[in-house]
Amino acid sequence: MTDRAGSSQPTIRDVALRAGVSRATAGRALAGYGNVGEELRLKVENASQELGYRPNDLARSMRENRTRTIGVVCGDIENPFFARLVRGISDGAALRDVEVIVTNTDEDQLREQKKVDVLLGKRVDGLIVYPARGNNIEHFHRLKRQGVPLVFVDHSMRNVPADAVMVDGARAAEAAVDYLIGLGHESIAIVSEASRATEATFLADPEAIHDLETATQRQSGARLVGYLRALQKAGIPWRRENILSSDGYSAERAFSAVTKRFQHGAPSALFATDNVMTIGAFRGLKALELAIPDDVSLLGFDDLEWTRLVTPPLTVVSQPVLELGRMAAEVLLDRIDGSTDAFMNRTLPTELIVRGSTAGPRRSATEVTA
Amino acid sequence: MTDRAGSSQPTIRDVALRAGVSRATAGRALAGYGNVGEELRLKVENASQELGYRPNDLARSMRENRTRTIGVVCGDIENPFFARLVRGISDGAALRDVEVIVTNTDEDQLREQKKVDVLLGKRVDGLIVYPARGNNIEHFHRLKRQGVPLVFVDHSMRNVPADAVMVDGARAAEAAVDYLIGLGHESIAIVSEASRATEATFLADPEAIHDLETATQRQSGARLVGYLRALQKAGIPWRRENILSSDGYSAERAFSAVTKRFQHGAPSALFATDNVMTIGAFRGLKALELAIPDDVSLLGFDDLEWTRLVTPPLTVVSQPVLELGRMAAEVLLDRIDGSTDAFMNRTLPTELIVRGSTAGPRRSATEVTA
DNA sequence: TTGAAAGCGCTAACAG
DNA sequence: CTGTTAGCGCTTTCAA
Repeated sequence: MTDRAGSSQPTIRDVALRAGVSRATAGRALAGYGNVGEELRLKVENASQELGYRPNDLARSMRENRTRTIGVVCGDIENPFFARLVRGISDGAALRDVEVIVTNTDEDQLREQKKVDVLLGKRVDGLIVYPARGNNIEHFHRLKRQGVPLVFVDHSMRNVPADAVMVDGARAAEAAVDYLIGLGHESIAIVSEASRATEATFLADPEAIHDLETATQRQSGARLVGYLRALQKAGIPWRRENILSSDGYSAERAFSAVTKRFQHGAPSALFATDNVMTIGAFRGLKALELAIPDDVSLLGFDDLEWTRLVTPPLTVVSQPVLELGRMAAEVLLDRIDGSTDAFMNRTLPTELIVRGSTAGPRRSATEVTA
Repeated sequence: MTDRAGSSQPTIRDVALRAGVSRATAGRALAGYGNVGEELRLKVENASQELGYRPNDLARSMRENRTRTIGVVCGDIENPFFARLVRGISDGAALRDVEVIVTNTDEDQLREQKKVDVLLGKRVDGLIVYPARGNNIEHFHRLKRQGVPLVFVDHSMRNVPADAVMVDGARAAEAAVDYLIGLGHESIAIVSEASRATEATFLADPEAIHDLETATQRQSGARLVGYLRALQKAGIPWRRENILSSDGYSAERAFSAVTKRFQHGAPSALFATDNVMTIGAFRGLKALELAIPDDVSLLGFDDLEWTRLVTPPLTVVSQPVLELGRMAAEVLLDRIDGSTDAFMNRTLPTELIVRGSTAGPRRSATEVTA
């Protein structure tokens, strides 16, 4: 036995030795490039089998300057939105024999920068990033400078030229609120994660809706814009107290915002702008012992299974999350393979799924401001 | 400018050139090994900054024979159980500066083998595997032979010496069913993913509960055993029609199994053995328009948020899933760092969380077998 | 303290 | 068709 120490994995050298050929021949036989005589090829294959040889992708990657691995920087894999997104990305990558390294930022931009760095060190072939809130884009520019393809998902980043795959949040929200208005609602509250900053911008100059829209690429902002647009179209004045900001991203915060709101009168409908906000809003209404949709309608976001399990089942905006992930992977891999098309925002359609949590307002919107 | 072509990422050579030192010195200065004069060190650091240099981990990995990356082979990251598990693993790995490659098997052993191979090719430092159903363990043995640490999670694999981190499913199920029996239930159905094979083994020799327990390491099997144990203790004979097998892993299948069961009389309580089965069971009861817990009690598995959102909120067995993941990572990283302790099954405690979906049977279990 | 050179495992260019 | 050799970027002897 001329095999090496045992604990380590066999290399092509070991295979070559055992087959009695040169490393080059062994390589050719196994990786299938160049020509090898049938006899030797067989010998090599046997040796490889016997040793349980697997080519070392590190070495290969180093030569070929590609790792067949992409990095995903998401908020929190535990959030069903990201879980599904990552599944989509995984599937898209698997189709092209590419693996996926997943990292979480918990929506913190500092962590995001670090993760991007780490993945760069690992020489991933490209990155799919759900960008955290923040203004720092230096790390993205570094990526571009070094020629590492980058695809944003769910929303894009101002001033970073890159592809993006997302949903038209403004349009989705607008359609949702249109629907509520069509039902007869006039006092509609939005529960969103929009930051204080976005909110402030808007409150300072409410007429500048369109500007606001371009100012923020975030879904929370876009969805707020859609909400406002729908109201505006219908000639319903927006009201400050109907813009509920969770001010921090958690169902708990959304819950607080909702229950607090109802201490000062009651909107007849609630529109929640993502799955976490929807949980908070739903729990809020339950805690207040309000009947859905009799006392208040609830329109949620993301067609997760639980929204069909609760009573009543929720009317929601459904996003094609798996598809979002798959497409992000596809776009990224095309870039990696050298596509030079102009950068593009790909927008996937959402769908309003009407179930039991929305109905016309029962009382004629008697809002009492205590 | 002596920098290289631009599109590629800078190497230590580029840094060295720009700083006017040798590659070795640049390396020493940056990675902090060996000694470098203060002056040169500064020069090198500047050059590195200017170029946006990141050491190439592939090269480093090749030298050091470790990648600081582990592989996770899970069923389906979209399943909240796995999403949370992977989050736990990620957190555990992050604590020790290790990244995670995630792959899905969809519970298919062929895919599992392939994924293990791929990860081996990438030279991950170790693997955390949620083993798919099946008897093939060759790929695991190959891992062991090549000295790649392996930790099983959620259940272990017979005949594969390796660490495992899991929950005592039999005990958890036993406690759950104990509780139902304590409430006065006598006709308790279990909704599980236990395979036809397990079921057959058991049905062929129902007395061999203990053998069955050791025969299968799967949670579904273990939970079935716990269920049977509880019945036995209480002197309640098990009944074939109360063992509902989803025969395929999906909420849809569980749903069918449940609704079919109620065509031939009605058990007074249902025990579902994981989160997917719980969804199917819950939907089944709703479709049958049975009142929970008045007509039938439901005891689910996994304390996911939705179980608190539905009406009534579900009594569940809660598993420390995040902790499971964290510990799996820890155990694996200890192995990677050379721990030579005997292999061990670590068992984390579950907790029965009583909420509104369980109560004593209303009618005195008048089961009518049509 | 610094530099030169070898080597991790692979592939590719070049000889034979 | 097969073998020799060089080199991917890094770390680590070994000399100077």
